[in-house]
Amino acid sequence: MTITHEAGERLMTPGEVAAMFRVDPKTVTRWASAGRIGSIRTPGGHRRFRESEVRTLLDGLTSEAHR
Amino acid sequence: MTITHEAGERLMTPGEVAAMFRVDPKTVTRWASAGRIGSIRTPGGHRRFRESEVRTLLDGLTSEAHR
DNA sequence: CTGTACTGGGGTAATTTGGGAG
DNA sequence: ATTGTCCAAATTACCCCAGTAC
Repeated sequence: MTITHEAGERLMTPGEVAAMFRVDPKTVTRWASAGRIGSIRTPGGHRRFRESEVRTLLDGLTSEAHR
Repeated sequence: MTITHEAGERLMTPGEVAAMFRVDPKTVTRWASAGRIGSIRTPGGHRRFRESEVRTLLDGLTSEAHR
């Protein structure tokens, strides 16, 4: 069957992710730059985030453990 | 792996490519015009994109996991 | 040939990017 | 150390309508 790779993921824009976390889009950009959240870029250089990963991160916030 | 011409290459419409990158179909058209992505024109002038190239693009532009 | 959906081109807002400073 | 804001430039999104795809 088909290898569900990146291609099958729903992607989100920086603004959408920012709205979910209630932070500034710039902050999301920094998370991406720091490698805290995976991101893929359009040929034009804009970032897109995987919806599944965003949700995972949001889940992780609930039972946070402050390493 | 080079710029080979595969006979059984599956082609994608601008709308399909746009959905994968989470962008507007017009944006994909701009990428083609700018030469950022290879495109093939139908006799009617509509663009078609190679699926292999699109996936390679998605894969290659997947930058994350830094630390 | 008819009909629906999608695409191409142009033009104009909105979003995103990157750096710098608070 | 993390975040929010300011700036200029680039990329992208949405509007129109005629033509193509099937």
